[in-house]
Amino acid sequence: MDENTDPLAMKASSDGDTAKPRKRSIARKAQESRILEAAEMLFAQYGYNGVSIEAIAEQAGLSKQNMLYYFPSKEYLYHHVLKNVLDLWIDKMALFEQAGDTPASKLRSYILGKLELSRLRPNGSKIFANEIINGAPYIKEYLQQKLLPKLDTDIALVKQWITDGLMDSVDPYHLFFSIWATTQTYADFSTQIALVMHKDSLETTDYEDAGRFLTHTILKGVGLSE
Amino acid sequence: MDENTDPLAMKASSDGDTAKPRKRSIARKAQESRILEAAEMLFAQYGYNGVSIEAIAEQAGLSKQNMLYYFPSKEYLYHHVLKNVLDLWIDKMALFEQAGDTPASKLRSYILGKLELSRLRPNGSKIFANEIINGAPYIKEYLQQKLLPKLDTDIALVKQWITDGLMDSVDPYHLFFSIWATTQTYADFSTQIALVMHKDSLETTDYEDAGRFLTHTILKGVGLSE
DNA sequence: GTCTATACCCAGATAGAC
DNA sequence: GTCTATCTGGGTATAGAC
Repeated sequence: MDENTDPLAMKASSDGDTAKPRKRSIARKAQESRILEAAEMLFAQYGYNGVSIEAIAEQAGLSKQNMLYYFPSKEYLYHHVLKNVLDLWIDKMALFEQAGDTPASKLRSYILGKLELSRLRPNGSKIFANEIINGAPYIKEYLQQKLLPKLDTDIALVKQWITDGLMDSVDPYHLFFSIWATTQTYADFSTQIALVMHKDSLETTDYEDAGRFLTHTILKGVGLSE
Repeated sequence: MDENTDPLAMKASSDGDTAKPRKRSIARKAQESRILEAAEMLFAQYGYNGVSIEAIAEQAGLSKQNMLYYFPSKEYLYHHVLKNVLDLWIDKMALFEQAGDTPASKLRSYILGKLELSRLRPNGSKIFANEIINGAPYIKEYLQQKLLPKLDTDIALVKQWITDGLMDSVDPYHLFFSIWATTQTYADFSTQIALVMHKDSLETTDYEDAGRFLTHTILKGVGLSE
């Protein structure tokens, strides 16, 4: 990824000036990873303003002053977390690149892939959701530059399928909005879903049920059932 | 609603001790409404920790000290806002009470009703979403007591439809999760949706398109197309 | 009910010794 | 790189005059 045109660009945390990776940079990487992991979890659960850097530092196992040595400000840290999440997200958002040669199998892979991402990275999903709900202050440009081009391709693909009579004539935009919403809800709204299902938390089988429901309903709903 | 068993109960803001409503209580009600409206907007956009009571007061057109006269603490104010939102939400969540005598028309009304709520009260939707994402600290009990009973009835209804062979054998829980997610996304994720559609904000026609897409896809997807 | 003033606290960030 | 100490600003809330 080209750092120069990256709207979320920040000073590289790794060896920008100190040319060669040394022994110590390995320890540094490990510390940074632990901090980033702790930060992702806490930002997801409480939002940017709901966590103190002290809480993050404690979760990562160091003092807040020491953490500020690695990430000189809270915003800087948040940007790192956000960038990791976004790169992962945008990658999974390309329908065109999904496996399968028929429209049905491509769409099925897309839905299950997005659902799997929700299962594996619920905290990332929540951070993304928080960001969008708050008007996407940090990531608007990022989405514009990275998401829209991929999505345009995908929209065109779906339109082609419709033109070719392979599926119902539905609005392709709203199809994507629905897939995003239904898959991400299992991460973002897991509290409510678990509550409704009388569980403490969602299990793998719940995601399997969700996958079955979503692929059946959406594919059939747009006239793509095999 | 019985205040005594209400998990979000709070001291009544109106005449608890001063017995009779007087002239001044009218002015008070007006002030309170303006404060609540301002608070709902700002809490929705920035989250509980992202707004200061000063910002809310300014938006409502009074000093923060004066606002604290009406709502003696930030949390107290938030509870009021949240309670208004929740009552509205739970009401619209009952499928059983929807118009229509066929499963298809009942479900259609339900989807369009939820979508309409997103259009008319996007801020309420965002506050609700924020609350759930953060683990629903304030509203878990509320959902348990108010939402679950209604939902149980609705789940039973859908199961009956399936037993009667009126629709596909899909998991009723996930059907509701999908409807909630797809309708609320137009409020919660409006920033992203508008961005993708190259607009500044969503218009009525976008909601009509969404309604067409959702009713077509979901009804057909569960085997309920007329 | 509305104002001025202020107490109080917490969080982000910096300075400097080691 | 890690520590102790400290500065600073902003935010909630209260006191008390009018």
